[in-house]
Amino acid sequence: MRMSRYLVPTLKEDPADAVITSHKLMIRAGLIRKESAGMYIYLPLGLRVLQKIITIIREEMNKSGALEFLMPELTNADLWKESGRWHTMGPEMIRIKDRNGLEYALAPTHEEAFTNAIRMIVTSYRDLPVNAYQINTKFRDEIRPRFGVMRSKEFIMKDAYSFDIDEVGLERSYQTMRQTYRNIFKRCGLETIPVEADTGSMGGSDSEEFMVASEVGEEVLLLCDACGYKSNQERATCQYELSPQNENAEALSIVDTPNVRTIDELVQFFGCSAHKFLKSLIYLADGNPVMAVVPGDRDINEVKLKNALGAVEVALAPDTVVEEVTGAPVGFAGPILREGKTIRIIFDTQVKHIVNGITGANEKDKHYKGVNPSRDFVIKDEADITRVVAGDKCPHCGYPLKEKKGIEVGHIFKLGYKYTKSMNVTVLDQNGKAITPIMGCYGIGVNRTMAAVIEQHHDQRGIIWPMSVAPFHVHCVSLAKNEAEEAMADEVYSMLLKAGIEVLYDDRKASPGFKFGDADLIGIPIRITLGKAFFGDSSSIEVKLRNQDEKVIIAKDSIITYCQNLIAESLKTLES
RNA sequence: CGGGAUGUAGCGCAGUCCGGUUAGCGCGCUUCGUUCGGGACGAAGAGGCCGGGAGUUCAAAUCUCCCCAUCCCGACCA
Repeated sequence: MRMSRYLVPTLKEDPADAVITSHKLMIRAGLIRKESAGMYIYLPLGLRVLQKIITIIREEMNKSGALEFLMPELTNADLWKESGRWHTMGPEMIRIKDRNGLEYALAPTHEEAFTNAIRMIVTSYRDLPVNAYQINTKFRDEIRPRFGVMRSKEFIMKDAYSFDIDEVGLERSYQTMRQTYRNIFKRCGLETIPVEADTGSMGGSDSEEFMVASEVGEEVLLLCDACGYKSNQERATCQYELSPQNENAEALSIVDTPNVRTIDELVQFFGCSAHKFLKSLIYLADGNPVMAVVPGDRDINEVKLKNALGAVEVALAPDTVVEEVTGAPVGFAGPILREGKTIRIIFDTQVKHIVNGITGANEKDKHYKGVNPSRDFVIKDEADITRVVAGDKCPHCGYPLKEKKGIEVGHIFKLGYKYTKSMNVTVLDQNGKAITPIMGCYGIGVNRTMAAVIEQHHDQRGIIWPMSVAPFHVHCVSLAKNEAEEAMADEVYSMLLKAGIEVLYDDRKASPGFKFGDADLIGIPIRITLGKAFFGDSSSIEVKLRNQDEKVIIAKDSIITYCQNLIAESLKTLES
């Protein structure tokens, strides 16, 4: 492609509204432009990268035996009502009506659509297993679109749904995808950390997320250097035992604690350590008030809490609700309820070990001390609901865990029967008996993968594309000063084209520094320069790799094979 | 949803507090000339309903009110 005929609007300055590197570089290198918040235009150069990633995904998915579909974006409300998600998806799902008042959703995900498709087509156990996928747009009305294409309202996802006759089959499909995902990200030049994960609103059991370590990641990972345990914080567990407390149980008593509310203030006031307190928070779980109680030195993990309660959504209750259910202002809640008050209470599994604890008395400016579980209140509901943080002990080996931030680029998990049951999918087994298939679900954020590659591969000057996803393989910079030299450069460009090499040819009338600057910014892996030496004797062509400083001189007759070898070698490295 | 910040030429910004000729600067863009292996120089140009609306005033980019958009932070306190 001749740059003089292409549109690559590079910028010297960072755009004012970009804060993370990949976002800045994508705009500066002329890959994307913002259309409005959370919506981006892919320019020709950016689209090529997106298509390279899509091709890798498609090749690897096909290799795994998955079948490509294309589903409607406009999905009938009836499908969502059948699964029950029309009501549970919330405002994240964009809903619209047609002229007749029929309701639709712009698909935020396609479980229902694929389940329905398979239900229409598949009738026998002989048709299974099937892993059906598509590479298509998703719409999500995000609370806050952020960081360019990293979190946007409209994005491209590869989503796959496997259907098996039983759990053994599902395990096989799941493992195939585990390997396929590793292959895909490796080929994209991405180093990912697979972690244990929560299954989220899709529902399900086994689950693995593919994370790209990055300071700008929105997920927190907990990693064990000793045994290799890796988990999303949402799901992470740890060895946490309150040390045995050899104390005799004291009598329960009430203490005046004027304006002492937070754990820090309580620690000051009582002069004892934080784990003595029974931190009691009031949540609304799907609208119903629930009290969650954890040791004072721990925070609550709302995802674990939500799962333990079997709720769709949990959020801290507003002050008015707290006052209503506890009978006291915020800051004085505790599991020893006042006469006449009832509320569901869920305890962290460590709470029962607290001896002579302290907790709110459900009365303004009063706390209980000498609190002893079982004696002073009954523990009915119990679950691990605390948040694991750096320094906590690995659940497997006890070694201190460390924290890292990560960008989630892919997620695979076992869905189970949630959709096949609610949507009534059956096939006949060998005995002619109807059985319900079991599902798995596998997603990759394509645009986010592109941004993550840049986060992982750049320097001060710009992007450094891995060969596999680079918009072009070779960037040919011509420094021709007259028509004769232009003709010589054109000839090299034609040679490269004829050899089938993807080449971006900078034939613009601009200064060398300007062209080199653009080449570094755009980040195509191989740069060949046609300069003084070449125009002098026509045999020496300078070759420089974007990820190295050294330059080599190659004779014109061997430039094709030289480039072809470089390309083949680096593609091979990424595939192995 | 709450808090904060910002909207002035394609991009990055100054000017706004303290109202007053024709609204500036850098980059980019157009034309000509010279340069040209690390973002060249000169000359001449084009390009603005100062986010929108309503008000105050002789006079508004500038003051007041309302709206809209964009970006950041928080959705963590018992």
